[in-house]
Amino acid sequence: MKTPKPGQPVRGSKTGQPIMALLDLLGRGWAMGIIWHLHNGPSTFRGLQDYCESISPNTLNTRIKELRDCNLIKRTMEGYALTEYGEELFELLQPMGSWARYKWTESFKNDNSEE
Amino acid sequence: MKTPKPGQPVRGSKTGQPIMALLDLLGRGWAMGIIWHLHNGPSTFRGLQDYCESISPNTLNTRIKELRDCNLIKRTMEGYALTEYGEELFELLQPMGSWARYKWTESFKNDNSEE
DNA sequence: TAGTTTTGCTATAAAAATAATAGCATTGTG
DNA sequence: CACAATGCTATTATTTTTATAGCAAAACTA
Repeated sequence: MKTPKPGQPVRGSKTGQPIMALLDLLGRGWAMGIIWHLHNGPSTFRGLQDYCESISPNTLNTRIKELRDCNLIKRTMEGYALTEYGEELFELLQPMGSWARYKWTESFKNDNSEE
Repeated sequence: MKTPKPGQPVRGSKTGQPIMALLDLLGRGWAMGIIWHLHNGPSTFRGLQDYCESISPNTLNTRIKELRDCNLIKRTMEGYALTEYGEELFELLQPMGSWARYKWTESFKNDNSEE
């Protein structure tokens, strides 16, 4: 799949509106998970693989390439790590953590369709 | 694919950590795009289809089911619309719009690998 | 009230993405 | 030098997603 970048056609926007490029990028399997994990510090390829539990090396590799091409992660001597842009994006993602935990979860209470 | 809910096994977390369930849910094609679009007001099935440009009705339909099961969107007489939880989530997503536009896009300047 | 649209969606088949698994070349270590 | 860890590639099987057609029900319209 083509790496979505602002200004170029992406899913949801033929003109490549930046937000649409970003949503396209982050809307791919594991992309946000990788960013989330890397905030805890650099991680090796295999470290990421373990973290993601069921990701295949192919997918991890393409995801890494995309995120690198989009300036969100980079290689360091300690493994893959967030770039300054990646850190900024994480800051925007972070609030979703407590929202999910404290608010969203509540919405499932007295919800019988547990399956 | 099974709808990811907090407390149940999801991609990235066997115990169903809420944030992981959320990232799993939002990390599926078009999920965030649908939420983003619905913030402009209710939209019909076909309206969403047009907005997403290249989504197939099958995918749109499963995505809608998932988002409804997760209490983020609902059906109204004017079409599909965000729930109060959906609105809350949108508020968290919104800052990504300007970040993408004003900061992320900058990171691509003097980047010759335009392809 | 008999057409015509619009809407929400299903069916089917093809294409694309992802997973599962094995394994290899390189680097570092004892 | 043996040995383990790392960053992948290759291959095949599964799962998702697209693409396209089309239908039944509801909502106009003449």
